[in-house]
Amino acid sequence: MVSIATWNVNSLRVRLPQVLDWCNSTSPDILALQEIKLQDEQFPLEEVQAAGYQAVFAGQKTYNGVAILSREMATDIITDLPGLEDPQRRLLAASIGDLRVINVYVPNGQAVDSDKYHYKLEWLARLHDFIEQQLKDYPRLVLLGDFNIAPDDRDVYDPEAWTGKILCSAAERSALQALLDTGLHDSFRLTEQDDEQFSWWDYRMNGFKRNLGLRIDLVLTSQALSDEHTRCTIDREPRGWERPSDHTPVVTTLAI
DNA sequence: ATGGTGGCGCGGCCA
Repeated sequence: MVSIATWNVNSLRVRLPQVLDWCNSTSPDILALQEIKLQDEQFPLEEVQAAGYQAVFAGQKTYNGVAILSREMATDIITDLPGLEDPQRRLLAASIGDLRVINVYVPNGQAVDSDKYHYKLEWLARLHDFIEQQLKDYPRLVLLGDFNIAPDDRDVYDPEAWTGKILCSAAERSALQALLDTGLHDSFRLTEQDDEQFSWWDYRMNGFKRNLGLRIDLVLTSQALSDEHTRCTIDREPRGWERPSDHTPVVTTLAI
């Protein structure tokens, strides 16, 4: 069995003890992190290695930043989307064993029709083209991370209130569908799931306690990996810890 | 309609 997880940690500096605890108890084979919010020189490599993981990262000061922790060493790393001149560190592609792992922190988009929204849609278009290319070379591909898109009304605590809003707009959902149409599956939906399962809750208004969440952290698997799918679990526990990230980990397990 | 909370870093941006 191979387990592959994603977690937007909202500052790895703050959340490192939680990441190490969680790795210790859950022992994922691969963990994609987003919003590490630190530069490469600041990456806590020794602590991660002491916990039994290798790490690759594309860091940035204050904002963004992505990393992949893995039991096996990652190779063939890409940190930039072809066709997009962008200093923001939001992508990290790497080969681990016979898997191609593509970790993304999709732009939030702020508000529909804002500059950041158009940047988000452009970023997603470039990601689409990149995934299409990567699938040709790497059929055993997993695309995972913080997509900042709730795929469906089922993935939103109050779909009516969120209709057409950022994270739920038609253009964002179409962009996600275009990604899926390259030949990927939302692994969470490959098996029966309980209702009202979310991966992100706003810090404000007691969002977590009231389960006012969205499912925006996704693990998308290519056909070859979907055929080996066993389960996809949202682990709510870290969201309930002291000083949590606003996101909680999502874990997909493959029978390989 | 606004603001509410958190991280970074020390004012204001981003989510």
